[in-house]
Amino acid sequence: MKVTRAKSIENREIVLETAARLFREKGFDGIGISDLMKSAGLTSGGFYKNFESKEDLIAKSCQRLSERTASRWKEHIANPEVPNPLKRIASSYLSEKNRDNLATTCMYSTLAAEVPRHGKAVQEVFAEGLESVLEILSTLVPGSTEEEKRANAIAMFSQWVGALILSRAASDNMLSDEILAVAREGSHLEGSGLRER
Amino acid sequence: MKVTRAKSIENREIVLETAARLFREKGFDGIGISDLMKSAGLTSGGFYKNFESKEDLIAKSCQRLSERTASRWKEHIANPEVPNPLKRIASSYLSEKNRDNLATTCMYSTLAAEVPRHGKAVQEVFAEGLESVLEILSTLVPGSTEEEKRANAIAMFSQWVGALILSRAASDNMLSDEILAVAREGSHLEGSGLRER
DNA sequence: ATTATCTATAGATCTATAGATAATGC
DNA sequence: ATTATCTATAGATCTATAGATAATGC
Repeated sequence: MKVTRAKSIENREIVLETAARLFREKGFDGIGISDLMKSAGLTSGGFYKNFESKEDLIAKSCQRLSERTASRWKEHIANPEVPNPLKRIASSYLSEKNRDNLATTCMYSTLAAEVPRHGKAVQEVFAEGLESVLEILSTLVPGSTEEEKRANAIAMFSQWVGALILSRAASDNMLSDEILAVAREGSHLEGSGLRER
Repeated sequence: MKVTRAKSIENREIVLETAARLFREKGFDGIGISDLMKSAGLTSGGFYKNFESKEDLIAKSCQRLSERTASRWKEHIANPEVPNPLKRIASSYLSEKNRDNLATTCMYSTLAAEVPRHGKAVQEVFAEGLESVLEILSTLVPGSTEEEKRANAIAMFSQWVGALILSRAASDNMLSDEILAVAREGSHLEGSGLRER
């Protein structure tokens, strides 16, 4: 029953990855520890040797997601083969694929609305993650001053998150595609919906 | 134990109102039938004589919320004492009060992200409600053609919903106020963030 | 007599813990 | 000997139902 130290670390990783997927797919309340551990190929009893509580798992798996998004966006920016990183990020964010695959989507679009009902640790993960998202977007967005860029980043990301959520709430409908299309066009830099004073 | 027909109808109303508040405050999974009925001043046993299931209550209470928002906005538009209905709607939507009082806020900002995980009846309530919100906003928003107005309504409401959700996820923070302020400014018609082709 | 609401409870969850098991790693 | 994971279970939920109770309304 006991496994090697390496395997044990790997198991912990698998639990974190599984949680990150299932929470986004089913919501924090939509999946229990027992089913989650089963999905990870383990049994529920071992869970509390690795995590303090379900709340602790929520905080740690979302921390993972937050870091991964930031580093993926930074890679696009650093990659010389990506000519327009903002366009690249916007079109993948506002794609039908990102709307339809809850398990792999942005955590703000599936889970942020539940955050006010959770503990401080979870709230901090979302608050800090949001700050770093906005810092990255600020460097990509148009604007003649720093303040203008920051405001544009906030306006744009708000619209993205709202558009994804509403497009899912409108699903089965032409409206759903329409919302994504509008948000995509709004993010096309020139002549865009972004504010200029 | 039996009450008058009038009182019985009133009780049903109270349950719907209580549900509308508690679902927004705690999420669909965050409140059980038993506690909900207790909040309404009743006991849980009678619930299923009035509603088919919890899912049925979700659909019906959200239907209520949806109709109420539409009629309140329409009143502002019809009221000659409100000189700028869009500004009035935007500033109350993006107020700190609306951010902080979950129990009375817009259902799209607290509950829409959970909709894809629910049944068809609930999905339809949100889809139809969203359509009517957009129809109202389309009449208020700038734009030289119908298509442009509709696109602007979609862009604006997406930003509003996203801004509220993110401002709550960023709570305790200066960032939270900043997000609301940006969205408010973005909605001030002239020189606004709204798209013009 | 009818029926709106009550009490009580079945059966299925859920989070968390206790202690057994068996393989690792000293 | 240590310990990662397992089985089993406590105790608290949750949705939904059954049948009792007592006031309405014919």
